[in-house]
Amino acid sequence: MARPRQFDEDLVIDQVTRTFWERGYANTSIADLETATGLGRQSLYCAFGDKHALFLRALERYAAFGDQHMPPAALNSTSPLEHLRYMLRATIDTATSPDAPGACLMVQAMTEFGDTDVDVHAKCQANSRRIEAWIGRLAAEAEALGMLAPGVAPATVTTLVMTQHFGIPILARSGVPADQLQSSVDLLLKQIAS
Amino acid sequence: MARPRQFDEDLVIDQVTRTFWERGYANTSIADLETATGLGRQSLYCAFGDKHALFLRALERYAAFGDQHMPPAALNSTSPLEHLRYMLRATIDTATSPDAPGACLMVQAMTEFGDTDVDVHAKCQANSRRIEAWIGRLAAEAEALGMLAPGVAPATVTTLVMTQHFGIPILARSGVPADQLQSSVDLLLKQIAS
DNA sequence: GGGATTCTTGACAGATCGTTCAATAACTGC
DNA sequence: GCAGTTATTGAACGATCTGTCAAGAATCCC
Repeated sequence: MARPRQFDEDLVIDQVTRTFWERGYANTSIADLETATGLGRQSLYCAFGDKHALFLRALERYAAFGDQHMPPAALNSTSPLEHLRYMLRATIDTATSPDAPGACLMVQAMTEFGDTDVDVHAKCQANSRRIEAWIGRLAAEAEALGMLAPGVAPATVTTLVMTQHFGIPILARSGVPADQLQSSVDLLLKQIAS
Repeated sequence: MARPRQFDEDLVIDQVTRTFWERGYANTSIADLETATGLGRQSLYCAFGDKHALFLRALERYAAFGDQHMPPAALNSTSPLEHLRYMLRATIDTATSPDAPGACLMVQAMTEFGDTDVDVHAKCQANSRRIEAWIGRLAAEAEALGMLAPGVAPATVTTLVMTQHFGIPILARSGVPADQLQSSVDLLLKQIAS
């Protein structure tokens, strides 16, 4: 054994994530990460690897943060549609929070990298698929419980809710107030319910 | 008078716009713009100014490109809701086109710059407000014609359609196929109509 | 055709960025 | 307390980027 680290890895990754979230990948320099974390260059490189690896860690951290708003849905508990409302409310809250760093780190990563970077692309795809699966399960439950209006397919509901989830941060960023976003979510859920 | 330009300004701006659209602002170097346009550095600087000014021109060009899918809506012509369907179809087509450079240049600019750059911010805001006004007018017309379901407010419809417009390119980028997006748009319009 | 003006070409300066190297400091296990 | 190992610090290197400078080429007006 030898000299132990003088910092908390998780805390540092939080700060790194927030910095990337604020400024994007290309606009974040190592110097920015130094000031954000209070660490020296070499400490970052030794502990996490290069900038690219650090960004992948940030994506993982961000995905985990989002997952906490998507608790495992259980039949016989809350209504599936209320689960969706809860998640979209969390999306609105995060997006319109006054100290929200930016839009959505995943959206930012997707627009900044596209599919040029295979690692980033895989992480973003995995995130989308996980959200899609979570929403899809709730939509299927809602149908099974007879809570969807006639002619409303669960798969289509899934796509609609996903569009809300990914579109809301953009609208918030362009100045649409939180209550207006909430009203639209409420209307959508009301119109697809039986 | 003196030596005239040996290139078409509009064509060059098109190529510049596409390059920024593909790679984002920070990831596009002047060298990339040189190869994309076939022009030399100095020609670009002399004709358009610096990189920042070039990006603003690209945003203007992109906004004009989007506007052509939002023809002035006239009462007594096509149904307002069909106008909205047409616009969202254009959004889907652009987003899922195999040679689509990326998501949406405006979304990219919003996520990359946030509100740090006042010029870019203003252009993105103006774009959002213009789209919002266009959709809002159609929603109001739809209500005036009694085409909205009871309890469906035009302002809320506007927000919903905007979320679709800005969210669809993200979903397309994350692999959701065009027909699935189209189904969700059709469902949404069906559920808000009377 | 000559002169003035502008476009174009190539090269370069100033700055910044990501990454690495060498040296110092700090801690553990014996 | 000592040796070994690891974190930390500071400086430096190579590459890249934006913006500019000076020289050459091409065109229009008279």
